[in-house]
Amino acid sequence: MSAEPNRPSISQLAAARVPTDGGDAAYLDGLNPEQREAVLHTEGPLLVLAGAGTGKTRVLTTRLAHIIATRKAWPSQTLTVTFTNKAAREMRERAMQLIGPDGEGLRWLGTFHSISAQILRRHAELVGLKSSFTILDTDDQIRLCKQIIEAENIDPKRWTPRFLAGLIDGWKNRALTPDKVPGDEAYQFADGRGIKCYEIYQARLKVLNACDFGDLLIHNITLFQQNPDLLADFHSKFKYILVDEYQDTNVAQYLWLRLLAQGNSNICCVGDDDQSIYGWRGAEVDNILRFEKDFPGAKVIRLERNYRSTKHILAAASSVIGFNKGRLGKTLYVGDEESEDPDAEKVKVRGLWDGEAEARLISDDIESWRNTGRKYEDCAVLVRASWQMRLFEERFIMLGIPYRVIGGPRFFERAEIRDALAYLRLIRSPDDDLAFERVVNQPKRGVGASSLQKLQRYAREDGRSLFVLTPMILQTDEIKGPAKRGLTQFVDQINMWRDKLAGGMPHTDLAEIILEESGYTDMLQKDRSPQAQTRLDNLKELINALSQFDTLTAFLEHVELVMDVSGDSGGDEVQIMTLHGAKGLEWPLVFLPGWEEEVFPSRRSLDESGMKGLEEERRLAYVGITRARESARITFVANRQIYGRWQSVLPSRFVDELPHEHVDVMAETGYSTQPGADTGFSGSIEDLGERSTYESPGWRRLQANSKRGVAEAPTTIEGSGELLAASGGPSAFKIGQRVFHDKFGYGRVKAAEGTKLTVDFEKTGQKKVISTFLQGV
DNA sequence: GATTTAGATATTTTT
DNA sequence: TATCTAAATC
Repeated sequence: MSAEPNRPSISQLAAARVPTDGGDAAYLDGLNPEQREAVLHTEGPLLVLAGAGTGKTRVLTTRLAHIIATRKAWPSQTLTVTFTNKAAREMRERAMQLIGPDGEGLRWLGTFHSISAQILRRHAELVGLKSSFTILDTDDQIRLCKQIIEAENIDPKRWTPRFLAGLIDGWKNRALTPDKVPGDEAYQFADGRGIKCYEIYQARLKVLNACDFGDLLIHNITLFQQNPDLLADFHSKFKYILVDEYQDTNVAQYLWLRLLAQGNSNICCVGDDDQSIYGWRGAEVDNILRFEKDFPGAKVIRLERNYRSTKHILAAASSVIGFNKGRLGKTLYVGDEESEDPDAEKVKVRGLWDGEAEARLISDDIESWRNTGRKYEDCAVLVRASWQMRLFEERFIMLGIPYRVIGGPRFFERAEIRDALAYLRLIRSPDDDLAFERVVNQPKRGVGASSLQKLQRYAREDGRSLFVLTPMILQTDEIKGPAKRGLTQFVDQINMWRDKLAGGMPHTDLAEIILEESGYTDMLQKDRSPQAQTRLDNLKELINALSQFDTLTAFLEHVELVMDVSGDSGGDEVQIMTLHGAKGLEWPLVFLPGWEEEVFPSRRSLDESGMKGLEEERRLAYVGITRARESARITFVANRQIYGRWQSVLPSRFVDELPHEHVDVMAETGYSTQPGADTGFSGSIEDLGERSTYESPGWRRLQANSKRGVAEAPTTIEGSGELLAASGGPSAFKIGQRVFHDKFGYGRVKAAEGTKLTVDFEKTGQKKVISTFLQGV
């Protein structure tokens, strides 16, 4: 959303000596006078609790712009932190629309991690790092953990590297250095060896001159705590601190902020406890719940006027979130009662037979939306887990509906991109052992696991890096044959490339040469697998991305912290993404499929985090519903294939938590078009309102008697036929039971043996069937 | 050292 | 069902 073109910018107002209050206030339409006053003029801690769609970003940018326009601080004296690079970009753009070129000076506007990295680069030596330190990503972390587990002789099956990495990450999220981890938590890993592994991990990082993401903040905290003078410098530097999405901060981020805010307490946090959906990643909703205690004298304002959605959508979202305990409590209300459409569509809830029927219904809905002159890009399908996207993609491809999947594997996390980056990293910093290990045999140079192990053993004893030691070991006869040749070539090539870079070769040219000379492109060109071409394309894209940076170092810094490549948003396409990915976005029409127990709320969440997990799932439901402006459509199914297994599933408890007056609920089996097959049913929410009423006639039939049958033989049915039941077996059907098949019509079960079910059909002469359902009647 | 095969294992995702 | 990893075989 952009600022209204006719409205003067704050800097223009300031320049014209117009009282800025009048001008600024115009940017804060949804706020009452006291709230405007608070946003613009509060000195000292301020918490803005902003419900979904109440203009949270606008509040933050307006405050920032006002501070600068009124010269309370220079742009470089403000610190503005966000969670994502996207949010940071948006914030900068919006601020610049308000204050013009002054915005260029916003040096300290960025993500927690990018700002910490800036600070750490400047003072790295104080925590024992060189300022050229590399930043490891998740993949590197896991590989490092794997090495540690192997070195410690821990069974990697029982204690996986991923688990250890997760544990360390969790500790870092809570700002726990190895000496601070509570003793009993050590037993979460390998009978008490968790802390030891953590210590080794940290020691290794120091040797590698590297940091992981968590370290960026932890090192900052140590830096501040151990160097009061330095901290004081920052206190005088940052006159105002602004924080976006405060509900997502973890303990480390909270401590970091608190240290920086100690100076003058001019900290303004914006957030919504009801939209905290990253608990599994260390976010502490408690931070926002405790704000007034943490920052004494804090002013708190609540934004509850929503300009985005219809009353039905808001009522649905409020009702569901109302089932959570321990909220700060906000009630969203419609921003503009007068322009509210009295005929606004209620939230639609539809129960369907299975995932395919769900995809069919949603695609039909999208087509009819499109036929009324609306756009594809105004619709979104928001799922709980990415595996749910597949069915929609298949259906959309079949119908030719243009769509875009948002999320999915990230560009810089793809194997080929990481390989290419590893070459570049190794050229820049020879001590980067993880990069060395990654590409020393990629493409194949005959350097296998055993040769690499020898090198690693020497490196560990010597304390120097693999790249430095390899030439020395090659002098000896320790490594022979193809491995020796391969290693020699590898080291020579890396050195040669580094010389070329030092000799002034442009880094884009160098990257192409590396891919060519290393044989990497060759390897992919020979590869006949369907992915090979995409991989080559991705590498071209990488070169393209490289060309946008002046130096290799600048590029690598960008990649390490800003792990996204600005995807062209493309044309008129339906958006498919996870609920997590949808935060901060909105569409006129939003589909929310898969509202089934165990799927959403997700079983894992409930198993692992119990009530806390359930509440977070519920917040996810709240986020999902509030993405919709005009229409929200929720669906659930009776049968779902999960990991290839058919399962019958119950509607999500969240369906029961919707407000009756604002939703319209219908459930059907998908057979209702079949003459005489009155298995479809529809009803009001009351029919589905209580758990026991899933025994409403249609539903129980689906639950108790339905099994998916796959007909394999015979291809022609003459009065009777055999069906192979794919799931549950024929035992789900009783002998003599009347059944219905959507191609063969009605019949009666004659025999059920093994996996075969014999059915007498009333009609004869049916044609070939590939796969279809058999249903009890 | 490379290739094949069997077995286990399964969210959400940003930095 | 699909994907990744480790053992088994070439």
